[in-house]
Amino acid sequence: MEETPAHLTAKPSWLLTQVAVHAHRLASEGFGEVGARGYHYRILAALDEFGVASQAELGRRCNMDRSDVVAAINELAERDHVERTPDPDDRRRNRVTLTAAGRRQLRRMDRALDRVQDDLLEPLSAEDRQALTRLLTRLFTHHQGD
Amino acid sequence: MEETPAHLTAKPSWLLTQVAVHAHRLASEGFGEVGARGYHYRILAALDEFGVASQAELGRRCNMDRSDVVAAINELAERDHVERTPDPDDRRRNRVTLTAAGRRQLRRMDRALDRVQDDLLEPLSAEDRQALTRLLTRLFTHHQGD
DNA sequence: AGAGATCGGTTGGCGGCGCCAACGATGTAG
DNA sequence: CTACATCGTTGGCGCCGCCAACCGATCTCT
Repeated sequence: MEETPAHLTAKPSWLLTQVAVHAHRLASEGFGEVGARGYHYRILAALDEFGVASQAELGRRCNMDRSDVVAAINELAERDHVERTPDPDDRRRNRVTLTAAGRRQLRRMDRALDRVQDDLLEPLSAEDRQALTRLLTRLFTHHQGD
Repeated sequence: MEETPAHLTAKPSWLLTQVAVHAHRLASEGFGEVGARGYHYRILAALDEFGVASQAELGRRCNMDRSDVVAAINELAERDHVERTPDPDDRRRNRVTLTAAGRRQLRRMDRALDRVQDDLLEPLSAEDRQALTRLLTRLFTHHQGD
């Protein structure tokens, strides 16, 4: 394997994005096995955790654009993982509900994702994994809301 | 700002990809200011560091698909940042050369990228930055060549 | 020397993700 | 009542990663 330029490997942003690419590849494989993708997981997780929500709210929680929420919910509704009904209290909104099948799918995706963590972090000790998570969390929360 | 599901924030792969998204956004802004994108930087950096190379070699070094190398080099050649000439020793290959203008462009992108690191890692102390880089490097090298 | 595998460049296409502009319907504040 | 904001939806764009196919050149094996 040819060497990677030090110009690149010296930049944290490069390391970050490259490792993220790998994480994304692993996650996509796991999700693909159950016929889903990342956007579906985010929405199912948000619904499971906070209950019924409007699409706009889901977008804000999951860091997704409104238009992408529409597409994802179309796909989830097609598979009966989610139900979309008009909100009687505010006729602009849709009420999005998690179904039993959706909850089962979420469980499946969660298990797949747990395997991904193990694969991804394999070379790190438990303390190192914790340290990494701590550092990333600091960066994540700091840059929330840009 | 609505809360993000703990399902997500608990997974290192999620934190990683989200922070990477932010890093990517910052880098894109910086690159955009000089009319370039990530693929251009990778190739210029590889040429600067290892000298003349074939497109296939650049692809291997920079973790890029051969077809994407073609497109990036088309764009770089258009801007005279790179020169593409047939290799007399192996008529399948192209010899890709960094021009003076290309080297200047690389300098500009390097400066932009340095500012990105500062912005991205702002909440971390010098030791924390070092620790993060060390951990990411371990993950990066471990997953090299999948 | 010749047949077959491999390599390099090119074209064309696809999917995931992030994002933006615009529209119409609805809601809210003045 | 008017102005403004919000919500869902449609349609489009860019970046990045990747794949299949093709053709010419090169290498390998016999």
